[in-house]
Amino acid sequence: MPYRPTEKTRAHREAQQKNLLKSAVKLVAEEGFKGLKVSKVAKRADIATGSVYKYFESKQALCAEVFKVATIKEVEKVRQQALEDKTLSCTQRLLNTIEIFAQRAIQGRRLSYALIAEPVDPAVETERLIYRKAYADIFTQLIEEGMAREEFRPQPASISAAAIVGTLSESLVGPLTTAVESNRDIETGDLIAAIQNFCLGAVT
Amino acid sequence: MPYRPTEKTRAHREAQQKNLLKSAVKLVAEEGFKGLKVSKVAKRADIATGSVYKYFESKQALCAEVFKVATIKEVEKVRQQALEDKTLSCTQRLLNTIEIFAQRAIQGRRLSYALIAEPVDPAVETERLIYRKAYADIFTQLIEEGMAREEFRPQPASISAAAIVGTLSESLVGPLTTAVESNRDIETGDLIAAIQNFCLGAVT
DNA sequence: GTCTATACGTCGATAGAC
DNA sequence: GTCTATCGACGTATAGAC
Repeated sequence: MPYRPTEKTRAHREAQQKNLLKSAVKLVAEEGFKGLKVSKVAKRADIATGSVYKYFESKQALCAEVFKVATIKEVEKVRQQALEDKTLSCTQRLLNTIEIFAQRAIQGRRLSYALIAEPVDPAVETERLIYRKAYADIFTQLIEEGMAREEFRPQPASISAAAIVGTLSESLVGPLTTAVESNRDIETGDLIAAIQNFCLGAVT
Repeated sequence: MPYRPTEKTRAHREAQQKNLLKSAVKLVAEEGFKGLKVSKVAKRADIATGSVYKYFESKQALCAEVFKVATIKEVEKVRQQALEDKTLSCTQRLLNTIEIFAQRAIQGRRLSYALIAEPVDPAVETERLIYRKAYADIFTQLIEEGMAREEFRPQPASISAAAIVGTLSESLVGPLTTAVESNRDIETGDLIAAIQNFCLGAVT
């Protein structure tokens, strides 16, 4: 690679980085963060192990980036369900949001377990805090709207929002852990209904 | 000290270890896990830095142990409120449990933040999973009893229990983080009431 | 990107128990 | 006298500052 960035090298660099990230996410989706070995990622992305560090400061940074790109996608799905279609009642949107989140988590168990619960490097843990806040902000808006429409009882929206985020992750940790460990399926329907009822009762 | 463990040396060893742990917990209560330096703990416990490794395999192990002893205490408080006094209604016990948990968390902010939310070594994270399960088991019992008494609506107890654990930790993370960062107080009353209402609505 | 400061964990020496 | 717990300085890795 040349010593002055040109348009071409910049594009190449970005493509390589994206490729690397994609391989890393896939690896985490298969084996969790504990399976994310730099050499393995490099091999999949078809570059030398050492070159990984040309694109990411450290393994920590790579992990954090993997977490970010994977989580942003989930946050966006949740945002859509929660806030986009204003023709639906807030109650309905809350139920839909929970369903989408849980459904996706159960579908992509290993990745979701990695994102939500797997013990990981503090750097990733810090990102978790940030993105749980992002989820909470979405629910805060939904709850405020629900209160304005008098669908939900008066309540401190941000506290309830945080509580819902906690409810979602914690109620899925157990099932996800079991499913990942034993590679078995989850009683999806009952689980989702239980979480929906819990949250609905909590805010109304 | 003798070269074959006797009663006396055993006692000495245990006392040393306890002293070390106590110093470590105090340190974490003041500065969080990020402030837990081996040399500092050693100094407080009045032993040499190197000797710490005679009692704990590694810093990780020390951290994990600190987490355990501090958390077991909290779990026990929660267990008492939730399950001990059978003359109280389950509803009342649920409210009391939430109050105790939140009150103690807000009181000992720094320690609670460290135990609940601070980004830490994966070894400690693993312990978090274990003890959140311990909390969940307590709430599972309480909810089952509440359903039997027809105070709570029919629901999968273990899922609701996990949800309550998630609610408690997540709704306190924000306030604790703010309080720790700015060293300010928390609007205790409103916060606790909000969490209580949320959980009560969720299970009834 | 380099440089410094800091902290983990090890090791040889020492002192003191049996 | 033998053996071991403790000491504390040092090597090495790392993280944070400029």
